Amino acid sequence: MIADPAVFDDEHLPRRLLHREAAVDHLSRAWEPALGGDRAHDVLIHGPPGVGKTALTRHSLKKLTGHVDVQTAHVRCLGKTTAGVVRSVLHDLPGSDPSVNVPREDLCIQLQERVTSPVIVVLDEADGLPSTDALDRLVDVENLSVVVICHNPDEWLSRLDGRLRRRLSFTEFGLDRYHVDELADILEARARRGLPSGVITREQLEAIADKVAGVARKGIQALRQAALLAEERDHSEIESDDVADAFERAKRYILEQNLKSLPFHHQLLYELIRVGGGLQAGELHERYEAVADDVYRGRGQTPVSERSRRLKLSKLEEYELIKVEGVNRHRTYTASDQEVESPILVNLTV
DNA sequence: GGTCCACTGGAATCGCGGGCCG
DNA sequence: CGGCCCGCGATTCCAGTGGACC
Repeated sequence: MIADPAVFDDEHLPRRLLHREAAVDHLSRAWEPALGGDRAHDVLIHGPPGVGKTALTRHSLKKLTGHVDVQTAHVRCLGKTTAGVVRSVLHDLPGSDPSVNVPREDLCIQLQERVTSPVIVVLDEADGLPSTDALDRLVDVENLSVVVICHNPDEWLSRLDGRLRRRLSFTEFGLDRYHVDELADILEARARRGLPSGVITREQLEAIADKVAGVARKGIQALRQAALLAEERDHSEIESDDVADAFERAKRYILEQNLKSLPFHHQLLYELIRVGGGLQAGELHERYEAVADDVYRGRGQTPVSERSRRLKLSKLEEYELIKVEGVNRHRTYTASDQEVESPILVNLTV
C-alpha cells in the first residue's frame, strides 16, 4: 500500500511547507544581511518536540542556499561536547574533516580560518548542551551566525552570560502545535505523495491530527502505521480500526528505534528492568551482576561499574525508554512500554 | 530532634585507540 | 618506527539527599 516509504521518514522534507508562512518570513528577514555578504542575524526558535522546528530551518536554509552563496552547518547538539560541536560544524563546511583527536583549540583555529564568507550554523536540540562553551567559540567567528533550536527559551536564555547577550542579536519566535485542520492538510499532502489515491479519507486524517494533538511527527508516523496495518490486514483501503490501532504502534516504533540505536550495556539494563517489571536500584544492580558474566561472554565487552550503569540509566530516561520515580532508596525504574524489546537480547532469563 | 544509610550525580583521573611528527 | 598527545568512555572517590527508625 505504501508507494513511497521515504515520504514518511523523519528526515523527509516536503516540497512545500504548509502553515508556517509567518515563521518562514521571520527567517528570511533575519538572514537578509547574508544576501549582501554580511553576517546574518541570530535566531532563536522554540516550541514543543515534533512540531517542525528542524523541518522549518532545513527548508528555509535550502531555499536560501539555492540562490545565494551562503554556507550552512546543522549540528545535533544532544550529548555533544564543545569540541564535538565545532568538529560537527567543520564536517558540514567544505574542506577536510578533522580527525577525532584534534585538540579543541586547533579545531577553533581551523574554524576561524575556514569561515571567510557568511555562514549559518543551526544548533539543533540546544537544550542538550552541557554549557554555553560551544556558543562562545562560535560567536568569536566573524561572519558566523547561529540558529538556536530549543524547547524552553527562558531557561536557555538565562544560561547566557553578559558577553554572549551583547554579542548575540536574537530574533526570537516560537512554533506551536498545529490546529487540527492544518495538520490534516500536512498529512493529506503526505498521503498524496506516499500512498495510492483514495485509500484514506479527509475525516480519517482529521481524526489522526486530533488524536496526536497537532504534533506533526507523531501524526506522520501514525499515518504510516495505519497504512502498514491496512496492508497486513489485506484491506484495500485504510479502515477505522487501522487508524485506531496506529497510535500505539507509532509510539512503539519510535521507542524501538531509540533502543536499537543504543549500545549493548544500555540494552541489557533496559531488558533487566523490562523483564523484572520495574525494579529498585539495589535490585537492578544485583540482577545485573548475577547475569553479567554469562551475558557478556563472547561479546568482546566487559560488565561496567555501578556508576557507569547510572549514567546509562539517565540516557535510557532521556530517550523515554524507562520511567524513573521516587527519590533515594525508593527510586524505581520501569519500562515505558513492556512490549518494546531489545532486538539483541531475546530470552533473557533472570 | 538525631542518626543511619542506600542511592545519586559531580569532579577528578585513568587508560585505550588512533592520528601526528621527528 | 616509536614516542607523544588528544578525546572520550569508564572508573574512582565522595559529598549530598531525604526517608526510615529511634
